[in-house]
Amino acid sequence: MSDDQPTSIWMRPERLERSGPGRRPGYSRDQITRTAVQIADTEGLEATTMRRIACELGTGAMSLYRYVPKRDDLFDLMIDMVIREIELPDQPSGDWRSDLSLVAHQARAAGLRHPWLVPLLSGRPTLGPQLLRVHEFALAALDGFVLDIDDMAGYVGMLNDYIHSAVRREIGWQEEARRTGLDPETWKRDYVGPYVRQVVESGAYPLFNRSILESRMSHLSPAARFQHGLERVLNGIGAQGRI
Amino acid sequence: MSDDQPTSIWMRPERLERSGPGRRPGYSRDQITRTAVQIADTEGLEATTMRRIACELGTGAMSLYRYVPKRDDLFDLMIDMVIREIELPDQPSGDWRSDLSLVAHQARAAGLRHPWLVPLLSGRPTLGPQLLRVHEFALAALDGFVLDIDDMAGYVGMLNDYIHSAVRREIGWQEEARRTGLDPETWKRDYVGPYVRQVVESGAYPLFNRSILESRMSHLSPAARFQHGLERVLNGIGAQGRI
DNA sequence: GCCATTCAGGTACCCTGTACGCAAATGAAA
DNA sequence: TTTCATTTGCGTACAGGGTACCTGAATGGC
Repeated sequence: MSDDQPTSIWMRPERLERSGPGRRPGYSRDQITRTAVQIADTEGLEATTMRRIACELGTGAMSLYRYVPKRDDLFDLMIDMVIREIELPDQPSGDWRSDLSLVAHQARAAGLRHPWLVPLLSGRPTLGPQLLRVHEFALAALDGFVLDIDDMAGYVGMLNDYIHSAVRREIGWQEEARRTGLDPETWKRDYVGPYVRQVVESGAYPLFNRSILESRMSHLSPAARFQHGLERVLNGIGAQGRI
Repeated sequence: MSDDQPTSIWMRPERLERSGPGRRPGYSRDQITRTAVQIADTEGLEATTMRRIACELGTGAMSLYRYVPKRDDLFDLMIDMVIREIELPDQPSGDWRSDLSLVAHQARAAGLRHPWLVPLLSGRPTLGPQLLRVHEFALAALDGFVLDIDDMAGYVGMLNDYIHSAVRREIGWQEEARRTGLDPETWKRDYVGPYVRQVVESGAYPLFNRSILESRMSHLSPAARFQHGLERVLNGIGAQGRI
């Protein structure tokens, strides 16, 4: 019996409540995933190696492969685990605008708590149960207001795109700073600062310059900026269609 | 003299037209980048290793480090090189809608020609000269129609987000299929197919089901789908603001 | 008690990026 | 022409990575 069929992790559930012969498992998929999330939160995704996770659990690297087929599958499990943190009511309220706002703010919070989430999520086409739950809620928020299912999916996609790129912008600098080992302030000044200054001073890109120099947005708090952009997206949804 | 100052690749130009003593360089940053792009196009980004590139050039891996400080910097150079393929007039036409459409279609074409581009681009906050050029053109397309610079940047960001996620959706399946070594059709049927079917048959996500089963969009060609979504974004820009 | 089954964990292989060092090449100076 | 500082080419080596495979221990059914 070939057990290494190449199929999604969601089709290969951990076999539980087995009562046949054999040694009892000492760990669990959930426990391994939780440990991986913890390491990724504190030390970054690139520190989340099989050896590191196993070491944290006090075991050997190869033991993990009894629970997870591949490392990439573990990433899918990690994504699913933290998306579980997005708290949504069972049914949308009927006010699509506040429902989608709730999704956006919850998703942003999760993305900021786990800086590896969005980069990982937008890099792989995963479809775990928790992502399906959030997706379904967002679709349901528009149900009744937007009639065409393709439009609904399109709007939810737009919202999703905004959340991802906004969170990435918020995280981007600090993450890159952590990767290069500098603190954010030093990184901003010594690493990218000189280049941006050179570009600005060259005067070759006047509108880019204005977006840097005259921006009022950039003086707002990150949360206020997010809200601002979110409203732009929601206005875009509300303005067209038959809402 | 410490030459390993941690600064952006764009601040560390290849020193050319040197006429001092020392051996003449046998390669060039441009040549190395071109080779890397070629490998990434045909074999994927994960095959684009320093050793592989050097082998293609008929040299040793360490020789490359005379031209490129780090591997990540080479990625930045690769991004810049293929974004150069995006052909735009010197000045926008005055019709912001067709100008932004041009940017979108050109960017999509580049993304499809180089399937590694978008995943790489949305994973790192890079700001090469070519990206600045395209960004400036998109801003200029809205100049005069949108007065507030923050709004201009916001709209351009929305467009950018759409292009990225649309291209990623187009590429996603075939890329993941290539990564797992299956052809796209097999992958769709054997890898993700069973899971989606299970989800659909469970009936747990009725609107997700509708978006799969009743979608008219999914029967369109990829190009037509892209156009459809693009118009949604442009409508969003046009509907609000004072255009 | 026997035995098929299952897990823990070590070893090993091949791959990666890249720090380091030395030999060869080169143009300027002596 | 000889010398020499300088720069490149490239082999070696190291610290890590994912994971295939194997051995020994544990476990429940017969």
